[in-house]
Amino acid sequence: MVRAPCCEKMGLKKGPWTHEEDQILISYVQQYGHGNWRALPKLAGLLRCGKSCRLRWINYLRPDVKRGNFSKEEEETIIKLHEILGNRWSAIAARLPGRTDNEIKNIWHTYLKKRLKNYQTEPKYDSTSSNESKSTEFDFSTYQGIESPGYAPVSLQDFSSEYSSVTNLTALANTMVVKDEKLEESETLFSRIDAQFWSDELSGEKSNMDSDFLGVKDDGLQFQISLSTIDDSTEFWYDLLTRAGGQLTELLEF
DNA sequence: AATAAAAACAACCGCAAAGGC
DNA sequence: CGCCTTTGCGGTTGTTTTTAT
Repeated sequence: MVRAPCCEKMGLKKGPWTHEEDQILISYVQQYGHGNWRALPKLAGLLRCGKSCRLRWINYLRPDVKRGNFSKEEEETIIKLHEILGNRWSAIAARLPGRTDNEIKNIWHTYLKKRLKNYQTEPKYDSTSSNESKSTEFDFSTYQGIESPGYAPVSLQDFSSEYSSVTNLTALANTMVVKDEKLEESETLFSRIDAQFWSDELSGEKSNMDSDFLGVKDDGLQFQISLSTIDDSTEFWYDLLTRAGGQLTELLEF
């Protein structure tokens, strides 16, 4: 037996919101807030389910929602964050003030995915060189402090020195290992990076993206990072990961 | 100008996580 | 601890708008 949709079975309205409904929702939330979405429509006098009200508010009516076209910078940021975070739209949206996960998801499916596909058919780095130059090997010589493929120690500062826009990137543990193994699960590296830089599960402090924060990984290692902007750090990791070309499996501190 | 196709956008649905009791 | 409710997320679908023929 197929379960009837929640709204229909209650005789609630579905589909596009009218201006009147918007006004009712806005004035109600402004006056009373939205403590309980399920109860809200009844209290506000809307023939909608709470889920629908929440979505309408989050994606459209919220005062801090930025409407209009995405800037080039925003598009680039989405592409790079998607490379790192995958389809975690809310996580991506959290790094783009005023943009919603739904909006980002839409623009990804309708535009950026195609753009990226075209982009990937061309050499990603050094467009002046031949097509064969896009190696799948990780070029260890690219980074200072890496002596050879394998277990080559390299400091985070060494990584960041190539990126002047990344300010004060300091690892308290000071040393990293780049482990050279075949990439079995592409998510392995990304999840580690994510855990270090993006996850709220860090036991350290991360008040906002402009501030220093101190992270403590589950193995007890501490590290301190100062990010000038989200774009800078994204650029840094995006570049590093892309250059890894599928060969870099782990980034470990020790 | 009409209409079909494609693109863009808004909204819905199911599921899982979180929170309260 | 387990159950129930609520919330949030991501996938998907439906509707509207734009573009091409």
